[in-house]
Amino acid sequence: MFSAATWNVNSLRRRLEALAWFADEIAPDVICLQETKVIDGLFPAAAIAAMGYPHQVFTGMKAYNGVAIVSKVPLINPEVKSWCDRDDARHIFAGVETGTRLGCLEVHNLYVPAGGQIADPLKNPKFAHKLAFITELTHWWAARGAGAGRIMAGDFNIAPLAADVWSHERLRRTITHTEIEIIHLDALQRSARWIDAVRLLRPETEPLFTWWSYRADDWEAVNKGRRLDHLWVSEDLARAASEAIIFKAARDWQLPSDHAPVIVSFSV
DNA sequence: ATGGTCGCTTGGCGA
Repeated sequence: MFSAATWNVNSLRRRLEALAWFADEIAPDVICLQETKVIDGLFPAAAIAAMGYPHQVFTGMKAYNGVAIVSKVPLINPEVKSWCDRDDARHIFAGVETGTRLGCLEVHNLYVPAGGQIADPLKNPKFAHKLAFITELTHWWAARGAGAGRIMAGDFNIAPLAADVWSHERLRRTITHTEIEIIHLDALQRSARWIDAVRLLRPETEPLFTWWSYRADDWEAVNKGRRLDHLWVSEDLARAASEAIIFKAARDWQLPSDHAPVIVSFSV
């Protein structure tokens, strides 16, 4: 088995203990982390190496955003991408030497802008930025074309399917579930023939959430969640994908992130 | 329509 995970930790330093628990309980081979909220000079490299993840690539900034890939197996040729002319630490990718028949994978880790509150790009620059970010990324992937051995994971901040939100009717005008966002995400998915590994392995009608607001009194009982975190794969990896887990238990740990990790396993 | 809670940083923004 080879496994890959994505987790928006909402501050890596605040979530170090939780990451250690995750490393103990699930131990994915490679983990994509978003919202690390730490500058590179303060990245907790030694602590994460001690969890079994000595291979690390990251790009961070003060207080906001930040993405990292940490791995049990070697990472090569890391690159940081900037979209919409902003160096805001939302996209990093690297080669992952799996040491299996899967070979060296290209793993992309994304933190798509959340987009603010008002679902109108003319009135809300944050929403315009979100759509432009996805459009630029789509053009880049279309130019690169479809390929093998690829993973694109992260907090995409869009829940595309009706079963990706607690109420399709109540949220269809709410950012993360608007039609225009879903159209943008669909275009991104088509740009390089990405396959949503989680929905490949689960029925499209099964409610699946990866995020629950901090503001709910009892997040699990109320269960007003959304599936914002995704792990997409190229067709060859889709054929090898064997299991998808949303690790809800992490949402109940002490000092939880508001996002749960998503893990996909591949037969090797 | 509003507020509810976090994290970073110490006032207020972003989510």
